[in-house]
Amino acid sequence: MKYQRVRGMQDLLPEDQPYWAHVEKACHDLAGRYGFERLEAPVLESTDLFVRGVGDATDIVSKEMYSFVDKGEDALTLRPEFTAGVMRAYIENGMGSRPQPQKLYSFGPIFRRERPAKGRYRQFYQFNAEVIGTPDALADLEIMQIAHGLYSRLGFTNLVFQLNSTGDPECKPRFIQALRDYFTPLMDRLAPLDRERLAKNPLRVLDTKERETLPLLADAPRFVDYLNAACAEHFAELRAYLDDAGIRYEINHRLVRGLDYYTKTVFELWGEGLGAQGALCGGGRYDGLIEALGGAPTPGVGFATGIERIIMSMRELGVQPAPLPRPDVFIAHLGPAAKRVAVQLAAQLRAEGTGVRVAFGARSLKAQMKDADRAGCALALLIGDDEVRDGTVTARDLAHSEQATLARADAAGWIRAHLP
RNA sequence: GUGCCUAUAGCUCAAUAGGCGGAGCGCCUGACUGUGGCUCAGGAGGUUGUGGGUUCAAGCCCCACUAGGCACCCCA
Repeated sequence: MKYQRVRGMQDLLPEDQPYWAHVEKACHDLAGRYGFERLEAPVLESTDLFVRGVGDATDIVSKEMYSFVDKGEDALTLRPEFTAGVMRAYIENGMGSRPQPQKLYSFGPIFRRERPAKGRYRQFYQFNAEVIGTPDALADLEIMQIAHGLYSRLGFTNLVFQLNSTGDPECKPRFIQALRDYFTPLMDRLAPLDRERLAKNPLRVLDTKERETLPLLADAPRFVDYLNAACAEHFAELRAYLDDAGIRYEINHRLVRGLDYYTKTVFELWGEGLGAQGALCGGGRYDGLIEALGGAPTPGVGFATGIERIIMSMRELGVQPAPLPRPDVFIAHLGPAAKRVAVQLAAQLRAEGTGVRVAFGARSLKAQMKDADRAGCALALLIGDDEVRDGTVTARDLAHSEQATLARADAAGWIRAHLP
């Protein structure tokens, strides 16, 4: 085959669309219900925005970005996540002067140049929601609520968030130091990979999968014990809200997230049928991000969920989306004169709002009826020499195998009466 | 980016020990000259992912590349 999909990209075929339409609609509906407004930033941003916003030590920035230099001038990158671009838009459009907080959501493609696997694509879609401009733990709750609401609406049960707090610039360094102090004497019992992590990014040792390291984690310092008063209070407040809302969560002391900008709240939720890529959604608070990007000090909290992973999980769990609307009426014709009448009748019915499919070519009536059936049309109109001569149409109800010949002007009324 | 596995018709898969590539579904046509679903019959559709190599002979063995899957890394 000469041309094939670019690695890690996928075609969304007609049979996939009911799932997409269903999930997308749920996202828009829910966002609206919570008072989120849509903001769509461009797919392309300056490379530097992500380097600063996401962090140059992160995997996303250090090895997963689609970056290029445009005509030898601008260093550009296909967005590897939503938040940095949304924050840029918030700052650039002066949205800090609008009523705070701003509740914004986005839906669109994200690009990461990773090795593809089940549930992992190089172009994938995310639904993203952010509450910008308030430190209130209620904002954290709403972000988790909208995620929870989305999944339960889509048919997921047994939803349990993994929750942790990663402190702020004041207490986070103290915790990292405590981790170093704990693991350094145990260095020779750590897996080689974790020795590297301890040096480069000690938090990462916490979510290791290395067998040798796992037993050492039991007595490792826990972030919750190192939170300062403000962070501890925020965390307690959020937990109280979650309890009141009946949203289930587990405190996961090993949950640390990959992006540099997280402060205080971090959470994830896991799905079924995703292979090793279990995360259905992830999010957290990022109180220092906007300032780091050149805006006024502004707190924020948000989450993102992967649409492909939702759909994969839905399929795994046997959740069926509603079928997409299809044309109700099929028009079959026999002979050139009849075909011209059919085209006119189709135009007229479509103008009135009826979905109509007209047979192409000049095939046998049998073949045309077969097409009508396979297209899922409930009703068929037949026009042949007799109907052209008499100004009539033969109308057939495919589901009930009943038909009648009527004046062409009565076709619309007959259709209305026979639609399922 | 690393390791392992895989690649045959549009789809799901067969092909004994290297020896003329098949089936089911789907598609087209007919049985039924103006009537769908069910049934029956016939037909189209392949450079066996791509490029090399070994051999009298390669879908099958060897190498590279491409793509997918699984596990890492990490994440949605």
